[in-house]
Amino acid sequence: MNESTAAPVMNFASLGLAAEVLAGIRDAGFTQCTPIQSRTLPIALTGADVAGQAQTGTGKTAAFLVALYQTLLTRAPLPGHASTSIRALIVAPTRELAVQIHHDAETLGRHTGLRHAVVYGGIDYDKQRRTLEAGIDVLIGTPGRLIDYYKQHVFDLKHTQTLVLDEADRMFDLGFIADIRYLLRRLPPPQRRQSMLFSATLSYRVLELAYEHMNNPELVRIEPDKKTVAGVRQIMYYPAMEEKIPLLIGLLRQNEARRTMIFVNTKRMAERLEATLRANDFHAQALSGDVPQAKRLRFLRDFHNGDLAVLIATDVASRGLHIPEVSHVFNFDLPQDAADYVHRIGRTARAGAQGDAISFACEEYAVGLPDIEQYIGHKIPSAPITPDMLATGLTAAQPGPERRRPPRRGQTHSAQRSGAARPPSRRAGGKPRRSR
DNA sequence: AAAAAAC
Repeated sequence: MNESTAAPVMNFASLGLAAEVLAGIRDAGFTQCTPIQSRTLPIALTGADVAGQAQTGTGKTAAFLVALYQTLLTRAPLPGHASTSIRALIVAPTRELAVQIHHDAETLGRHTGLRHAVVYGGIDYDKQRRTLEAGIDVLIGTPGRLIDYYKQHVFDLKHTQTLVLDEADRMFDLGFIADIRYLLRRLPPPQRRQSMLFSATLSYRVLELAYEHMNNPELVRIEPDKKTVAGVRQIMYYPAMEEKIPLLIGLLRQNEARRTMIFVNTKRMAERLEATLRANDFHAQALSGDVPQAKRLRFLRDFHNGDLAVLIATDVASRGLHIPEVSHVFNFDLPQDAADYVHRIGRTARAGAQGDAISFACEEYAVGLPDIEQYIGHKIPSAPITPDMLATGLTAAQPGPERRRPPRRGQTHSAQRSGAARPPSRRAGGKPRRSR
């Protein structure tokens, strides 16, 4: 893999782009390229493969979208192109990110005459299908729903000219890799298409995995030793378990933060924290994979519009989402994965803005802290917790109706496979057990 | 280790 080192600062007008693409760039309000755009566009516009790493909020999405539109406008569809053929495929790891990319694509591609669609699970099955059946050039989606429609021959990938994997390192994670390989195997071979990979955290391990699906890609890394942006003020507290909630609420009250994201490590914790914050008069909603899709989209839209002050989230919201004016990001639970720390705090201080990232390291997850600090290349400054910071007189969350949870997948499978002892329907005695 | 991702 070649690694690009030149660092010219480009202007969009100097890239020789088609008028239709420039018009979209103008609509989006862009004139000067960001570093990642300056370095990847000259490569990508030749049709070459590129893997791009740059800090959160520095314009990676526009980099691949501009390249993609220019390619589609200036290169003819591949021979045999049919009405069901997709010319460009963009895959993202979460539904909300797919929606956001689609939104950006509609702006940047508005004048190209190309047809866009986004497909993702949990909503609008027949509607999305009908959109695809009408004929689409640029298809954005999450793996599951894409494969679902693909298997039903709603579209084909035989003539796809451009592939983009956004948050590429995530897409090569264990949970996604099988689906990604499924899609990649159905595209033209690497030599006959353009492949682009982007993320703020591209490890060489991931690049190695990706390499077999790419054609002599150029690697572009912007300040690879500086994983986090300068505009984020990072701070670490070391609360005891029972201090976490009083500390969080104390800080929320004193911050008068208008737009705050609070990350937790589990769906259950998202739910519990939502109940606790609401019981204490915060306008908060929890976003996780357990939340119905329509609500997920509504919470995010409300948060975006400023109608929701506090968004509690699992890592479903840690990557790619661009919400202007997020003032504070809390890691109520320290993430287990160092890259996730970078992505989470990257929800604030985007596009040159400032923001605060406040993390709690307590016994449960503090073991991951050395990894995180090594990964970002510096210690995270810590501050002592003084009694006045802890909120008092808090209301306990209403327990509410016991919510029925589907059994965890792993347990189900192993139970089935081993023909396990537990009777299928009713547990032997007593009330339903709530784990932990 | 959890989370995400199809019906």
